Amino acid sequence: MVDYRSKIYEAVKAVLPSVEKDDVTAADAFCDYCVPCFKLAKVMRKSPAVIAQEAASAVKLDGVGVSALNGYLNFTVDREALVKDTFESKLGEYKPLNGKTVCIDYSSVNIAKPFHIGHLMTTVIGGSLYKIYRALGATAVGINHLGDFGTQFGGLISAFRRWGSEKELEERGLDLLLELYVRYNKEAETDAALADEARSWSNKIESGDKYAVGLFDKFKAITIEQAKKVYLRLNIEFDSYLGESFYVDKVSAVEKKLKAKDLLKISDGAEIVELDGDGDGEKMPPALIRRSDGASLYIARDLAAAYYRHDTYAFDKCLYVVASHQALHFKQLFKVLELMGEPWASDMVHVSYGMVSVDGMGLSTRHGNVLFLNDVLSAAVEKAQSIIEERNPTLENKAEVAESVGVGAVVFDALYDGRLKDKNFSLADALNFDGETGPYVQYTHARCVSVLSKAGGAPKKKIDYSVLTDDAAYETVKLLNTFDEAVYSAAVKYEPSIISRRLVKICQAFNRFYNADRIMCGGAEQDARLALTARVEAALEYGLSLVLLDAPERM
RNA sequence: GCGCCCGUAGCUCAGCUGGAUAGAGCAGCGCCCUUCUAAGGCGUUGGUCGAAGGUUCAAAUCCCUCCGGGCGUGCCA
Repeated sequence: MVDYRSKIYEAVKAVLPSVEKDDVTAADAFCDYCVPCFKLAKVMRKSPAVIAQEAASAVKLDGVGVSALNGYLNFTVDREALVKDTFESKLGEYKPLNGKTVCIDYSSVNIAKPFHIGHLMTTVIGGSLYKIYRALGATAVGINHLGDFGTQFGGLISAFRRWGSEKELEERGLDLLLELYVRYNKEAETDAALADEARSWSNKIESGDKYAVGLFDKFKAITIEQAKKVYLRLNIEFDSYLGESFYVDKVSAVEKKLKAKDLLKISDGAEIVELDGDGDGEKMPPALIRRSDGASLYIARDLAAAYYRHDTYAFDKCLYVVASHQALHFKQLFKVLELMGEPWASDMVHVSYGMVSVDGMGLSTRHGNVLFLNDVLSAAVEKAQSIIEERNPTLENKAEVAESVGVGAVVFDALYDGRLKDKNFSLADALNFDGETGPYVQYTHARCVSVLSKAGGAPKKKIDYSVLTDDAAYETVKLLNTFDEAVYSAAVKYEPSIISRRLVKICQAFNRFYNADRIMCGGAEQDARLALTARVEAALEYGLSLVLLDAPERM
């Protein structure tokens, strides 16, 4: 791949020595790259227009046109050269992260709670980053940090003993657990004895009581089994399912280290680490390690988990894909590690995302205010099914395609916007199949496959690059040319939407090309256009996989 | 009170390491299938970039102050 920016920079520097590389900017309105000459005006004591004009005739560049306009030095890359460059490089062979290891903590299923729309973001952002990092050559470690520790589970056992049975658990599984959970919280409001009972069961789980642990493990197995079904539908993978409970007995080792560094303080009977006094100006509330009753707290277990991951995987980066409301928690977590003198503290990243609501209401399993993911997916698949029935009734694998398209619509919708903005989940938007959507990209991919199969595949021989220099084809080529950069940028910014948006742009350009230029027109033109179609098809399939979508061949 | 995030077209959002007329999609209106998948393409309507200052040759983009919304702020996770 030719690095036009460096090439242009070198050439301009020879003529205008004070130009810096950052001054060479990409600009698509008037040209491919430009250098604004306004900064130079003061130093050179000439008007920007004159500088640009003189430089335009002095700069020598192969395959790049130079011109001056309104004080800008404009560069236009030779189209045929860029087409050639694009077709001579291979897609997905860019591996800048070879040898790196990245731990990614996402989804974090809570025991006894079915998947609702609030879990979608962490699951899908993390799952996509996992694919992206792997595609760039890194070793990704997908971690599902199970929410399997807390007094709430004592309540669940208590509720199960009062209102449930083994038989019912066998039959209804997670549905029963959710029902019990909601009922427990409701009745605990008026029945104080329930809370005491719950606490005692919670203690029994911790002390290793055989019955309590056995029951809880069953709940856990049911939850994970259910979650794995969802992950399968969403193309999500994990390498580890170690949850919070795994780290409970590893907290004391962390306390030892804290004590050795003289960081552990007792305050009102609780163990804390103070975070406001190290003089670097950043004031934070203290990190609570252990409650006054001796129970470990969230951050203590996260510290233990951080050490475990570092020791086990020797990561170069450790990402936590968790909603923005936990920003302070992670700031504290990373700060404690820094105070403990761990150089890898700076490799920890909170990949935060905005809060999700439905119809302006926050989501709460406890209050039964939920929109289950399975229901949303079913609605989407059903809609895909009916569209297929209407437009392509002879399709052989209808059910399979409807699944890919329906689920794809929901996932793509979740991954299309910048992650920091709060999201008011809209069923209508998630089920939209027109415009900037997953089905649109999948449809364009299927269209490519269809054209290629009619032609018996893309030509093996060398193509005439000049065929692809008209506006419609060239725009498509340009987007393909920088696709690897977009993937890398998505990894660096932890932002899958960079890829989903790029896919839509490629589709828009290709569909314009498809309508403007006839592909099956015979001769050298047909060969070149088929080659472009094959490139688009491959890029879309690759890109779709990075944002967790299938690429059906027909739909 | 303090801290973090967000505020761009009726709706959902790109653009934010400053650059040349602020871009898409949805919704609305009007076109294009006897030629490769119309889940598509083309055209059109729609904007004091929350407000006021400041820095700069140049601000949606950087800085300050306000306003509006979300989240958090010691014994939940």
